[in-house]
Amino acid sequence: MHGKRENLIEQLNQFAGLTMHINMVHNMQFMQEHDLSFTHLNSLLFIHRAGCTNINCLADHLGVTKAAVSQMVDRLVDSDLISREEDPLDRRSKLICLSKDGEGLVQKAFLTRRRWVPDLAASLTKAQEEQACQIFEIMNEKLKEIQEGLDPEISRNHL
Amino acid sequence: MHGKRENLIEQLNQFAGLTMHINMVHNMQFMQEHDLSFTHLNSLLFIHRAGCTNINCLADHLGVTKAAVSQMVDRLVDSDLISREEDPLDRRSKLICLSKDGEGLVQKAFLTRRRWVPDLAASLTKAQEEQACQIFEIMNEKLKEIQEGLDPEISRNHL
DNA sequence: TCGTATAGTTAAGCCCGTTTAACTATCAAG
DNA sequence: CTTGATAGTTAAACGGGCTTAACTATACGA
Repeated sequence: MHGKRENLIEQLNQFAGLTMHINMVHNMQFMQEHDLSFTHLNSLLFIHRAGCTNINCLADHLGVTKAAVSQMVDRLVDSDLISREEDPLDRRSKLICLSKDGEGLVQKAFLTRRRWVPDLAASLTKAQEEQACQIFEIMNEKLKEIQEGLDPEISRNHL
Repeated sequence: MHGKRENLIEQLNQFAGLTMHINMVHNMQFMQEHDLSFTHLNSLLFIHRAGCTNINCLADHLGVTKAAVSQMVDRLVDSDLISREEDPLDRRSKLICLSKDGEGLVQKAFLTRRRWVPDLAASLTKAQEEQACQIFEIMNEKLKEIQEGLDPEISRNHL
């Protein structure tokens, strides 16, 4: 046989595909419920990851002009989801952060996963449960590494 | 200790969160490269899952009016990503299918996962590899179940 | 066969998100 | 202090994507 490796890759790929689909459907619902566009949700999640960002970073991340972001930020500030204030370290720059409401919304978005993850965990036997813990611990570390290289705007900003 | 179960749920949740984020970033890139909106990508993926659909189903799935879909379909047909033809079984209805190009595009979208999934698999030992195969096999079955209930438009259409 | 329900299209109009271009304010280097 | 780069804003204009409303064409039940 040509190794378990290929089989594992297949399984993992399928797993990723399925979870991604479920997530997409949930996100769609979430966006409609809260009257958010994909760009809005994307921005809120980005700001959440960054902790705090500025117009330039966000523009890079979204792949649009600063002008576009400036205007979008207007709207998100109007809806009380984010705050925009002068950066004391560089008064040209604005600090964009999640407001209390915005943070709450992001947390609520994360909560949608809690609807199906426990079901998944429940499908394993006690013995597998233990193995799975170890395995996911390792893979999560790896995923974090992969993720590091994925938000260059954030790391660049924190130099 | 209060059981491995909670720990597993935590790990799984983190895993889902990380993969989702990676996927989102890749999808964003993909959409920009191919000049697709979120709705477009969403529609193509939906049609792919359904095999073939019609205006009504797609409208239900996207949560917009039939008129909107009819117009979006115009554009996707113009770009040669999908085909629209009369349903021989009900001549009021149109069959919306992926074209060769559209199918290729969807496959290309799936391929983005192939960039990081092998890395993930490589982070496990031989022993864990085997365990992981079993575990993912089980969880994938469960995920398929969960997914079943997630595209009501598709099942409804195939009654 | 008539009436009604269903599938989809078309047109008018609206708003959102985008771009470009011109602008202000601040910083940093010489 | 001046010069040039950088951060962001504003305004005008455009297109996409959405809605509503009116329409055509087909199906189906009484």
